[in-house]
Amino acid sequence: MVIPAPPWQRPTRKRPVKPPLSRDAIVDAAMGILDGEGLDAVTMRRIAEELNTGPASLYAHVSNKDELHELMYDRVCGEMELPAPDGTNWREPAKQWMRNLHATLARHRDVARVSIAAIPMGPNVLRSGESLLAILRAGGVPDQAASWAMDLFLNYVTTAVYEGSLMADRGGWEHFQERISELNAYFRSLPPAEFPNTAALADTLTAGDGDARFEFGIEVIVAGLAAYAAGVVPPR
Amino acid sequence: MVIPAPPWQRPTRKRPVKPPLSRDAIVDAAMGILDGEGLDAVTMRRIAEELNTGPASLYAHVSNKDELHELMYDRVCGEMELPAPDGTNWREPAKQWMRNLHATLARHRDVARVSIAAIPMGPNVLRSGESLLAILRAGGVPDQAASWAMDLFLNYVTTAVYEGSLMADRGGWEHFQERISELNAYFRSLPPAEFPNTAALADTLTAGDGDARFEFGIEVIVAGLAAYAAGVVPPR
DNA sequence: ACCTGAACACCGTTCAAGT
DNA sequence: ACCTGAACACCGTTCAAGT
Repeated sequence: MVIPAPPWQRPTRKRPVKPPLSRDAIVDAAMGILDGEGLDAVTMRRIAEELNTGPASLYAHVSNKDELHELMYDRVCGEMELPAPDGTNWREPAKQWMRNLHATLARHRDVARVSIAAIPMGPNVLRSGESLLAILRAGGVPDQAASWAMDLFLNYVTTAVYEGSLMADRGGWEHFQERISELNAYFRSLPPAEFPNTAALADTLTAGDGDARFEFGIEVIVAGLAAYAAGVVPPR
Repeated sequence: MVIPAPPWQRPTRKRPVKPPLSRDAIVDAAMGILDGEGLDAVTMRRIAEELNTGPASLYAHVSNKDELHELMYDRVCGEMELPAPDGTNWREPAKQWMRNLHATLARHRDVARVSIAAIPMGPNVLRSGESLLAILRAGGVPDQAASWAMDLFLNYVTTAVYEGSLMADRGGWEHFQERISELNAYFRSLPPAEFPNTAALADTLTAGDGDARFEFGIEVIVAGLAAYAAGVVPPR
């Protein structure tokens, strides 16, 4: 006696009106919304709409919205170029690692926020971290310093990209310029008795675009790590 | 002829059942919810409930939720102790500034998130910034470096506190310890061909509590700023 | 196994109406 | 001027029911 397959396993001739749902298809749709409208627009309901279903259908492939955000973040990290370690000079590839991560995240609006609100651990995130550890260790940075430096590097790049994306979102370049000069005027206008330094440094406080500020930060962090690793500052 | 005052200006004998609404009262209620349940619980509706009104009533005193969050952040910054500048040694007060800001923010759950998502500019935030500029300039740090360093310091402290608050929220200390050892095991279990460094550094990657990691970061940043200011790294 | 509609328990904000 | 109720246009997630 032959038991017939249940109806959902029987092949159907009717060609499907919609492509089948899958984790990848969901992340695809989510990435499209992210790049077009930013992370806040990536809601379960919006993704479902994009895929011509109801939001409940997504939960068969993704356990919740946070997990979906982390899947998106990992996909983005897969786009990062990983600098080769250099035994004679770890500073340059270390800085390049930060620049590459920055550029990759910046291409996708405010995804950076995902890694601020959680600690993503997808395969591409791990590969990226492995690459940084290889760069630092090849240069002789001690293991504990290299390990904690990874956190420091990630935090710095991530928040820098995120702040940049906030600026980019709220109006274009001219709007940004305007905000900066308003801020400058505001600093100048502060009572000099209480805020002598803020008022005096109005120009330097508002100087530099995102890139100049980012480069300052990576110089400081890499120089500091070099000093720390060389034992100028005693580890505790 | 005497024009009578409009009814809402006429004194009333009926003692009010509820205290009158005000910006301060709203921020008070919001702070209570923040300290008890975290920033996500601070919603307009929840605050209104606490004050025995409807959410619409709040909008007479506060323009929106983001502004309210910034008012809260500024109030918290008012609790920060500001280290005195020292002309002979800026490193120590600079580090102490970071520790003090860290401690202050950490006392209030995940408020730190407010200053990640926006750039608060309330009076107490400005006073705190002024204090850091005074410390750095007294030590001879050049103006541009001091200005950009303020951003760097703020970013570092803020994200450190926020990550700490995420850890603290998701279960207590034993739960945290457990997560750490799971992470350690996970790093060890990674395929050594692809993840040699991550696997080898499992112990150092998961070593150190929040304080040790925080201290590492401030040492690196301050050492780096010193190197930068001394011209070891050429400014661009 | 996979998908669905409907519901639950929330949001921030607006707006006409009341005092 | 200040406060209110009701509504608008959303959320994430669950759950019983369908195929």
